Amino acid sequence: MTDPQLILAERVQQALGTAFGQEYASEDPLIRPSQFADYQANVALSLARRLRRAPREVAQAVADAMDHTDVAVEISGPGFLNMTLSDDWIAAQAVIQLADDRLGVPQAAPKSIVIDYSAPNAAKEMHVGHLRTTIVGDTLVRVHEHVGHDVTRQNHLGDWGTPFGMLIEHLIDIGESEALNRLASGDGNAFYQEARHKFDNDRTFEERSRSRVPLLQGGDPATLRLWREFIEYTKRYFNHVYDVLGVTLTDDHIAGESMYNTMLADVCDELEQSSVAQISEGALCVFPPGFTGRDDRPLPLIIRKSDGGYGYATTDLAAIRYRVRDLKADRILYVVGATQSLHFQMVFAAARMAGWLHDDVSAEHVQIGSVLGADGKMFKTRSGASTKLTELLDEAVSRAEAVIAERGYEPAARREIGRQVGIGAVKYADLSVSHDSEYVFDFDRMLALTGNTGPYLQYAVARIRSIFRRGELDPADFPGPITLGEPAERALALQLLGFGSIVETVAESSEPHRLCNYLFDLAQAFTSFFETCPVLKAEEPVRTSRLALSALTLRVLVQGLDLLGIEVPERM
RNA sequence: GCGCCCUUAGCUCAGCCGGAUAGAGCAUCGGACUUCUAAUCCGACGGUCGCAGGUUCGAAUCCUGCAGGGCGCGCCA
Repeated sequence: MTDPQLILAERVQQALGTAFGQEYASEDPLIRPSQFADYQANVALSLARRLRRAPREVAQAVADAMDHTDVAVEISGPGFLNMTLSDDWIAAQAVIQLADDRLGVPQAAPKSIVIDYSAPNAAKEMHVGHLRTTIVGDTLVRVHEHVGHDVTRQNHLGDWGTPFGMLIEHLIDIGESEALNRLASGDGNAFYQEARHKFDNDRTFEERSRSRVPLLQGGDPATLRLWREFIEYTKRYFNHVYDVLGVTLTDDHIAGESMYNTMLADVCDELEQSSVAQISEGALCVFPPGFTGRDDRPLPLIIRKSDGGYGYATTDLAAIRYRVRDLKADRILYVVGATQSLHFQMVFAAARMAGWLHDDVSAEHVQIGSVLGADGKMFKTRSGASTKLTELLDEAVSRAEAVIAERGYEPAARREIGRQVGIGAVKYADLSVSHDSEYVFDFDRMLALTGNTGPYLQYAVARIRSIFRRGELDPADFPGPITLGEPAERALALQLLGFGSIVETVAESSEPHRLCNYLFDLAQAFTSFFETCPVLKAEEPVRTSRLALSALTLRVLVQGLDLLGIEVPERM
């Protein structure tokens, strides 16, 4: 672990113990980045009262007791401890990081982590909102796997329930092969709307649709065959989108609502027998304490409707039980829209009541903010006419291609770069804002190739690679030593050292945007270095040092972008 | 009515385990390519951190109230 913040924390804690007794050695030293030094410790201010001494006096005592090897400490303001690391120390740590396969990312004690994400609905269009849960979820998967956890992806496909009666009848009406072709080509939304229209306007069709539902749920072979076809072909479309996006989901990760169908009755029985659930107004309900609806009445989680059918609450409870009992989950992440907040709170509460979610398992709703239209209002499926996802991705790619059109690349190379940059831009746009903030859908913003964007990071990588290509050198041949002279070199090296703890933080907090911010800062630090510090033309030993620094930056950026699921072109 | 989320520069957003003059990108303006890719860099401009109290040596950050916006709240998923 190369993170200076941790080393300084240890140093300060040690000094606290020496100066004020061991009971203070575990005090949080409150290390923060500083504008007046590399880092500052604020602990003297918070401790002054308890010690009944002036803050500056406390700071002085800590400074005196501290190991000053490689770190200069000075007291400033009301009692800040400003700490500046020696260039030699930073350089040495960078060399250690460069020699580390993991680039300073700690290996965690492996946990079993289930991540539920993407979950498109087979009965509706896959829109930009699904894009976001898919991209954020996939990044969390990559980060947890990299940190060393055992990750199980669960694509909770919306592949079951009432709408399928209607959809199957429509499929029968227009002919199987015609219908299936349309579904596979991503025309599911129009298909759904046609079915819906008939359902609303054609009495006979409505009746047929309604009577089709029990056939499906009861396992009628002919109905099930059509349903399977329906799912099979929409899966092809989903897989196509995943493939274009470079998302790691495959058919192996599909665990849709239909999978839990056989468990629902048992889930209800268990809850009823343990008195967790009760009959209310004919429906079987769980009333988790602390949830009230209108009129202060207890809010029910309906797990069996009065007509005997099951809703998605039942499915989600079955899924929790399955994930804990069979998948042995220590932690379950639900990368799902923020609008489901209350639902998940209640489902988790019910699962705790049932004892399925016991104290050793955490279930977390990673709330994904709604995608808004240009008018600032939520996108509604019904409003239709929204751009098809594949067309949006195509546009991203062609815009990226247009930018490099005059750089003289071969057509094939240009297409490949355009693909990597265009898709990377879309993914980065989704990842770089906090996952729970609402998202105003904006083509221009999404596809912008300047500023805090994917292309900016990719460009930094391309420029590093260009150095090695021009020099006909292999980055792997430059393990150091590193010496730091210019401020830009020092700033770059210091930034590099923080990689491991950022990755760790993202895993703990489920916040990929922190990694984006870190990488953007790193890319900026490199670009400043690139502008002011010639590498190939530098005299030895500076040349070797700068090549090593470039090699390390290259690896951290590529690794970081890989964790975000973003590919990096050789040239741009 | 209840619950959750949000309100930071003209725009889009970070910062929110309390700490020194609140940051970035875009936009605007001014500079920098005979030198490793200018998709770049350097600088300037720009903010009552929704409002009002409270806790604290110190609040964008924690607590309470209010205003404005969004979402959800018994048989769709």
